[in-house]
Amino acid sequence: MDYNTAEIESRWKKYWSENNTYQVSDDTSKPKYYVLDMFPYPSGAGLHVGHPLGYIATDIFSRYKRQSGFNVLHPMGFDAFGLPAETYAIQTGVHPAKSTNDNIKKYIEQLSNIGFNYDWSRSVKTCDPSYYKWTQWIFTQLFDHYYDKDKDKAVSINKLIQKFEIGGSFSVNAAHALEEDFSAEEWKSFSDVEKNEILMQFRLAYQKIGYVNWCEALGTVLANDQIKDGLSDRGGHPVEKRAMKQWALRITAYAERLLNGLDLVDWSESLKAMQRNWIGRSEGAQVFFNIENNDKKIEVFTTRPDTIFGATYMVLAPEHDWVEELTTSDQKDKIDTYISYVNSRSEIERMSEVKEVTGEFTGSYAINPFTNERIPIWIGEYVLKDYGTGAIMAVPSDDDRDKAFATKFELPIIDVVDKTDYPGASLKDKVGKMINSDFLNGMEVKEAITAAIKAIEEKQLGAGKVNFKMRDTNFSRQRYWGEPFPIRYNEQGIAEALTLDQLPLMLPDTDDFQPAGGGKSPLARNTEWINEEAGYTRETDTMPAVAGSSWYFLRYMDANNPNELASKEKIEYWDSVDLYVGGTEHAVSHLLYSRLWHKFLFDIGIVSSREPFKKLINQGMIQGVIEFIYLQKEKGEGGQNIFVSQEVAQSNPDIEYAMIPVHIDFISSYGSKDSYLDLEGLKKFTKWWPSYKGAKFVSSTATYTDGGEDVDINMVTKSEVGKMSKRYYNVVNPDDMVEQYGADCFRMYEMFLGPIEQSKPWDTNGIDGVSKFLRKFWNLFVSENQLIVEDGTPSAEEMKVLHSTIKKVSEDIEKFSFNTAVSAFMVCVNELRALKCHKKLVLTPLVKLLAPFAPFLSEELWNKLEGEGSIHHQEYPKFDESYLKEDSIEYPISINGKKRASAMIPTDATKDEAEAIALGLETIQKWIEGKEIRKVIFVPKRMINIVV
RNA sequence: GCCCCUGUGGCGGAAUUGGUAGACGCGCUGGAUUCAAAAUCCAGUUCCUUCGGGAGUGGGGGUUCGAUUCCCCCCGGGGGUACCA
Repeated sequence: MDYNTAEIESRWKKYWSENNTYQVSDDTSKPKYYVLDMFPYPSGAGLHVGHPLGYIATDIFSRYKRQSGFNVLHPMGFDAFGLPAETYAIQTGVHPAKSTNDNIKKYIEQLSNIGFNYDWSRSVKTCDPSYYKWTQWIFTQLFDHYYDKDKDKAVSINKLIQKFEIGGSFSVNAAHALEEDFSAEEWKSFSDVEKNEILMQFRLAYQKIGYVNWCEALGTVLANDQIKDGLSDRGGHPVEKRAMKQWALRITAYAERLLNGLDLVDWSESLKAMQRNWIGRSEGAQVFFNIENNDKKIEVFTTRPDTIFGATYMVLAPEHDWVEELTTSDQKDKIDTYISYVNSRSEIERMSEVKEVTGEFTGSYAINPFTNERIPIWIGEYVLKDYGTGAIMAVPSDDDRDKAFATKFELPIIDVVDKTDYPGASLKDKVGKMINSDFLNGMEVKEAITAAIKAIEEKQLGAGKVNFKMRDTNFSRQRYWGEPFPIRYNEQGIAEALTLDQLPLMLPDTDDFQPAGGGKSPLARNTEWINEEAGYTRETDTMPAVAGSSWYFLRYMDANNPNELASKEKIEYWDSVDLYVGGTEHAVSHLLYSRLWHKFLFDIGIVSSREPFKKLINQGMIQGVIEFIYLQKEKGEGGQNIFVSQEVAQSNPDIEYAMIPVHIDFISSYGSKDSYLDLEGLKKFTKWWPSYKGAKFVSSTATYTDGGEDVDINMVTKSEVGKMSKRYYNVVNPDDMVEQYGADCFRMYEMFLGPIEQSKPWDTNGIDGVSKFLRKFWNLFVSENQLIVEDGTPSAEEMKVLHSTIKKVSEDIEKFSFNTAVSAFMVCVNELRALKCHKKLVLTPLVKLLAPFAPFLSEELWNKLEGEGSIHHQEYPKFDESYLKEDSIEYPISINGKKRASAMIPTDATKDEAEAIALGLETIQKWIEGKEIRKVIFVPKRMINIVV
């Protein structure tokens, strides 16, 4: 009866699965609790030790909640559509469905090895037709709804058509992109194609021609967050802007609700800040400027309407629609030259040369509506086409960029804000007194903003307006491995949504995953599929991965329902996610889209909660240490590769080196600052990477040539903390850890590493401590193959140890402080060992207490104690305050805040009694000798401080 | 630049509403056991010290009887975001 992890784990894994120990019922008599992990993308590399960090935390928490009497839903599934599987298919010919399913199998096995309590009967995978049927259905609903601003919710598009028939577009207050209004009569006169185009400007899922980030190498459109520094995040390929017809979701219609909803949820401030930042609400005014000799009016958005008297020129984005019209004949050449210059510049250049000011004068003038001065209209790169209206009123006295522009092109500058009362304030700070501004003069900026908006509205020049930074991001991907859009086009090219009985629209099978060219997905070549029904063609783009992950948490509630995305009753019961744990990498896209879909499903009556995730914890990343060796760029004689150790490289700063990542298995003292490759490591390295055969290795003390004579050499490597990734050969696999130490140890060690939110590099330095703890725990029950648990009444001291542990552990779980909970278990075991306590009445509650942390060990011990059923259905112990009471407490006694002595003082002592004991102490007497006691502070159960 | 987080022994990290700084673990030192090693057990481990004590939670200042905790300024590390009008 030794503590044999492998044997115990395989036994109970089998038992749990055969007895459906973790199957969740929809037992509505119990209070529900929904604990969710962000489901993983099943990548070919498998799980690494970083993934389980959050999963272990939710596993502990869900087990704790179940034992505490809740009906707990804790499911797991797979975000199974996505680019990596398709890239892999192009490279190897293996169908994404096959590689994805293989990977999922591997993931499930790895997850089960760690002992997670998922109910696999509720699992989902986004690439399963029975799942994406509902992803497609939600999309059709988005397509069939528009956003009614009066009702502040999504409303059926049929209602919109009725309104158009009665009052044209004038009768509608909706989120839209319509350019010109129309009457009821005009509506009736429009052709079907025209009507459809207008409705597209209102639908929540709609098509638009937009500039997209096209990546030729990947053959697809990328989202903004898939691009880093102008290159694709994956692969680092160049990305260009290209005009394409794309599906988009009108997320901007929900901007205000997405922003306000953040006040309802218990998320970290930093995460909320990220979403607020992304939504980017700013208050200001929309103002129309008349153009000289033209009927058009330029619309601008400004957050500083107070500075309008200082607006001495205007700037349009170079891509603004009116640039051509506003350019006068004598400026045409210059404008054309400038525009072609702008077009020639890559995204990277534009971003890296932000400081440089460029622009050109169109030749036209606008009129400042407050000063009635003619002001020149320029175009300039610093004004962006897709923010605001793509045009600005420039106030060079109060904006850094306008100022730089005006200075360079010698445009007039009028000071309108006097900041002499605010010495440290920068130009953009909204403080100061208005000057040179007529009726605003003398007002403080904040006051002036309100007054200016009022004046703008009275003069009918515009209105106060709220602007959002957030854009409607596009929803089309030119890929195979995604959900097909449930859309078909009729002979006139009008898009129609498929009806529920036509869903799911299956992704056709193929063995050719190459993009079709011309920005089309591989589906575009499948003519049979495209033209499935006479007179109709199918949409060939597919949805982005974010589609399937936007609502998966609802499907878990009723995962196998063929008739609905989930039944009404089950959605009512499970309501929304009580606890959601996942990484920050999804802070914006996934969490924002999920919230959007949820709010939309709320509007159409599918869900009844306003926010999908009540509490959210961002687990930190477990990073890897990347070990590099320096390769001299210049090769030696005969093309010999020369590697040098860290100190040699650092003492030769003139020589250029390439950093070659080394597999961490070859490294000695891995993870420490002075990790190195010894002779054996070097031999493994050259064997593993044959192109470095015969290489020379130089350290500060020795030189070794591969294949030559053995030398005593230590090559110090460069260690960097970074991502754990296949590419850096630094992936640590949880399977190895589980095999070596056992799943319980692995779980508790990951929790013991530190706070769950914190990122930290993986190291196994402390794992022995946890392993020792588990063995000590086991030895409280078992010794020399005998169960040594005794009957008998525990002493007061033993009960105190038990109950203080129950208290500490429960409180720590409630506040997600798992590292301190593990530490409390260690303290407890140390104390019980010191007391030589083996009493059943102490140990039985302790097994239940440990069960969420170490499910295998505790199940085994529960079985040995002849407990009934599974430990994981036993009630969690509750602490009893009466065992924690003490007659007297050791008080620290300080003189002037500095601790000088301590004394046992009865718990119920009054201030005077305590003071008398403290002052009577010999050590204290010595300190206060010859000094006057000014004051004595007594904090019950805490401390005594004597002020002299 | 702006926003958010963060800074405590050799290391990972503890410290309720401000109340004994360094819990717990690793590592290290000494000892026991052993032919020896591993494992295990016991003791010690913030730094300085003339052994009285002194200093100490990134640095400087402040509030307080008392500050890792609250306030102000500065420095370092991490993340997000950006010609956003």
